Amino acid sequence: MSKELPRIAESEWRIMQVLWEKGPQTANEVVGALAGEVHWKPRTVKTLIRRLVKKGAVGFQEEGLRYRYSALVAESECVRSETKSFVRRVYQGAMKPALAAFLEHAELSPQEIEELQDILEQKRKG
Amino acid sequence: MSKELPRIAESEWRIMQVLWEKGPQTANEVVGALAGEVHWKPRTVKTLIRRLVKKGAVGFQEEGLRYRYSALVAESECVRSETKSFVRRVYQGAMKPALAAFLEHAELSPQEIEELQDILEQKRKG
DNA sequence: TTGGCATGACTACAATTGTAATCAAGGAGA
DNA sequence: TCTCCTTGATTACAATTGTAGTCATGCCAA
Repeated sequence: MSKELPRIAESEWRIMQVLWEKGPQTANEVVGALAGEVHWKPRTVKTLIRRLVKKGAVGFQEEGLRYRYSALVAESECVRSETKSFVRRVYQGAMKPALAAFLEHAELSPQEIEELQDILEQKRKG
Repeated sequence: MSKELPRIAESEWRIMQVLWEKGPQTANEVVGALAGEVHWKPRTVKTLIRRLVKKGAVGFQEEGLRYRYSALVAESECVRSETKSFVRRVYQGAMKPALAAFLEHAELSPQEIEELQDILEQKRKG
């Protein structure tokens, strides 16, 4: 099942994140979940949802008169793909310099730093 | 000097990278530098350069009839800003999970892993 | 039963992006 | 000198994106 990931635009990510996090939602629930985080009018949210449906990133079931929308693409897939394209664009595909730059500028707690060190240690042994 | 970074589109990044890497270039030199890497017609490259000039990301000096273009914004600034916006969009600003995901999926040589470990170690001692 | 509200469908509209083609003017070669 | 080539300037044009408004229709409340 080599599903083509649809291209998800910046504002559409907000919608997807709600659906990934909370599971199937009505349009209104999505509007509610985003209230306070963004300024968008409910109309705008509906439009974004509709576009995602058209792109195949989101599906829906009828539920009475309303629809209940749910993500059709996996979060992990989208994140991976977006990350890859970002690294290609900004770092010309060179993962290590990208990571080095990230690590240097990131604000991390000592705890977090240790977790990352563990990951690297695993990788080195792996 | 809090210069507003102009938003650099995906294909425009290729142009900027040439200018950052090679310094001031004529349009034709940019075309040459990109030949083989991308499919673009010279016209397309010129258009992209012009847009970058309009955005204020690129400047030029007249040189006879031709122009010699150069980057007006620093690579490090652009990379940082783009990275931040990426992390915000895809990881909702959470740097550590972003990094963890990156590290886990990255293909890194043992050498590179060690370099990253050093960076983290420096940071931890910070 | 009837009017209004909620929701999905359709429409809007400018800015940005990808990908060029055409136009105009100066320099180089015939 | 006249023509062609090169290069910047202007124009093109559809797709995507951000940000909504209008239309049609079915349920709920009065």
